Amino acid sequence: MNTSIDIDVIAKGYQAIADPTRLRILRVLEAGPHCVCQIQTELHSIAPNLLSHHLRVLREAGLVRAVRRGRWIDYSLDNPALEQLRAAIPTPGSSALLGACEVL
Amino acid sequence: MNTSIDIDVIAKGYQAIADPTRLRILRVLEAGPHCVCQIQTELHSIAPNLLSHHLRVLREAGLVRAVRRGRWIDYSLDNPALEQLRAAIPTPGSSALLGACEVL
DNA sequence: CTATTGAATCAATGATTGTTGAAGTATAGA
DNA sequence: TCTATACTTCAACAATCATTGATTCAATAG
Repeated sequence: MNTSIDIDVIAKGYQAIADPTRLRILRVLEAGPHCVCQIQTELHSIAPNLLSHHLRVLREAGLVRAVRRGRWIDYSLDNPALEQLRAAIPTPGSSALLGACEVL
Repeated sequence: MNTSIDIDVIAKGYQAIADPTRLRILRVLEAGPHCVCQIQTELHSIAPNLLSHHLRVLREAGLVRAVRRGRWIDYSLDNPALEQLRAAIPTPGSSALLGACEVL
């Protein structure tokens, strides 16, 4: 269930959201799809190429989707991927190894 | 509520769990407190100093707590901190700016 | 006190990553 | 076609990070 491959993918996901700029991008997208220029406006003067870089990181981690609409490209959240990240954050008692450990 | 300082702290938290080794450590701790040598056994031959380094990262991010017990040091999860990270993962509709945006 | 065990720290390395500036692609309008 | 707009990609730099080996610290046992 919790394979090693799983862990690598999940870690990549956390790495993608482990950046203030990218977190701000995601929070903008919480309100719905936005094109890049709208995101840029919300982020208050970030360089277009830098924004594009961060969007690519989020895209390659599968956390956002991009759809071209004329001259613009709309970005939106990928809920299943984000939900998976939320579910993968460790919680006491959620282990699959319960009963096999002697702590003390 | 969602200040810039907030975002930096949250980002640090995600950065701490954005590593396969540290995710494995946290999953070991899901079953309850473990001393470093127990964690080392579970992680299958990780260098002690490297393990110590990763534990420090988790400790400084506030995700785990360390308590000395004789010669051993027990590590355990810090639930509130992890819960905060879980709650901070973006979800559509959770924005505080609803109603102010025109998308499309 | 000395030796041993459990764990942290220090210094140095190679690899990633965030950021920047310049150049490149794609769509739309004149 | 020519120009402007909306984004992306490329190349290069500085900063950060994971890993390693050696040293150091803390607590117990003899």
